[in-house]
Amino acid sequence: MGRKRNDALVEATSQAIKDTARQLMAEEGATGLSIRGIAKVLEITPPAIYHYFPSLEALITTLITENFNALADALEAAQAESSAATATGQLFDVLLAYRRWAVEHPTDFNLIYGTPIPGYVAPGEVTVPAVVRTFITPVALMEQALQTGEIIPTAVYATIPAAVEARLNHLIGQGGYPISVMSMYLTMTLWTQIHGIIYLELYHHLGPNVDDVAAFYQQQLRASFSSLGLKSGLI
Amino acid sequence: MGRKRNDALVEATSQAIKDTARQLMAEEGATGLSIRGIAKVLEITPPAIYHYFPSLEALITTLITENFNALADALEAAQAESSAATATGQLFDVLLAYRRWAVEHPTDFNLIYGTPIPGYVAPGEVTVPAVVRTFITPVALMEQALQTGEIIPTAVYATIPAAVEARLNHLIGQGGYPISVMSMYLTMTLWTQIHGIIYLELYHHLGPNVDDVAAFYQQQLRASFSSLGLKSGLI
DNA sequence: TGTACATCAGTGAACGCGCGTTCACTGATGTAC
DNA sequence: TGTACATCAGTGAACGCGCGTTCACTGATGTAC
Repeated sequence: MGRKRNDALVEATSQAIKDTARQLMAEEGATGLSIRGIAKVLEITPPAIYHYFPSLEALITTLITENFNALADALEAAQAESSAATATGQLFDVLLAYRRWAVEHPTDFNLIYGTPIPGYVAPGEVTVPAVVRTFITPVALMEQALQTGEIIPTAVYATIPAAVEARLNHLIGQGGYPISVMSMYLTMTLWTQIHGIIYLELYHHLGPNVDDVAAFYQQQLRASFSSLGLKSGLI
Repeated sequence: MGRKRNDALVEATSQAIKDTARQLMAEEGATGLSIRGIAKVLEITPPAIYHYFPSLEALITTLITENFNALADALEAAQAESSAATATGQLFDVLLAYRRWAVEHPTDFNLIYGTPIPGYVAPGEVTVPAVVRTFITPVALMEQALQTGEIIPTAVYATIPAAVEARLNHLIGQGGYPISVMSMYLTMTLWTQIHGIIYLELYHHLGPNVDDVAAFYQQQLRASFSSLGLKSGLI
């Protein structure tokens, strides 16, 4: 008895709300996002949005989760499409894709890695699994590179600071993946180094100094690999 | 005729406004800053603030300039106080101070290097000279390290991407300092690498993974120096 | 020492604006009989 | 095929809030004579 929910329509409107939210964040920054702003663009009254999301916070959480997953998808796709024969070659392509995704989706990257939105706290149980996904691809490739001997850790990286090693071991235990501490540690190293360039580029501090950021990034990445202990001539 | 301006009082109130602004930004994020918020804390009416700053934008610009200068001061102090005998040793201490300043003044760092505030555009003629100051100390030390042969660029860094080199040469020409492209390039490399760690730490993405960020930072810094071409045993 | 008065720091009210969220509601829709 | 009606998507008004900025103003201050 009575009307059924039109799931397709609900899905479509829900998507329209998220799309508009992303568009507004691109124009005005993460803080520029508002229920009323979205409503105005969609030519709908603000309360209507509460049929799709219980609050502004819930909408933001959804966007964050989707962004982490989109980044993880991009990394997986990069590995799948990589023409490299070696694990390090594939890892190189994956990390190029990491920056590319950030540059092509600056607002989305900013939402997940940028200045926290005041008053908003991400619920860990929802977002953490999505974050983990973005790590799996590079860590697995690093593990492979260590096993095949493509990378043999240099002296500077051979010993991991005690507190750091303990923490990484704890994380590995939680994840349940058969990953060595060393591959976790080396991936974390690459991860921090690429974020330096990506953050500075996105916030307009690097481009003016370096002009061709893509070229700079590639060279820095090569240097990072080599400094970790990559056998020469592999990339 | 008439009353004279009480400069000391104006200066004191002006300082109180800036202090309160920083405090509010620390509590609510850069977007949480407001004229009315400051007025409330100082138990003053909002219009009173317009006696000291012509607009909210002007206040922000002042804070940004002061932050860059504070960072530059911290770096100069670190060099002055460094007990290291070599240029690379001093540079190491300066870069430790860089992170320390960021960690001790997260809000101030965020204001100058974080997500741009929507709608606010920094006037270059005021802020650029302050930014340049933060570069001078490390670049000069790198130049020295190259001249003394403490650092001899490794193969990966020996050739600078064409577009990057052109841009750096342009910057050197503008600055008027007798600096080689290579020292500019290597400093830029260190600069991006330390920012990766600093950004991630400040936005709470690194601590949970690495626990002892200070130790991680030190080791990464050593590795970076070594990868640039530091003669062994110098740090 | 006394007094007029220009100037200063700051007030109080108002402007028009946007915000998240609540509430009682309406009209279209599509199902069940 | 026709009709009653439960449910759905969405409306319109209102709540209390905070914002930057403007304006005409006041009362204290300290200088000049």
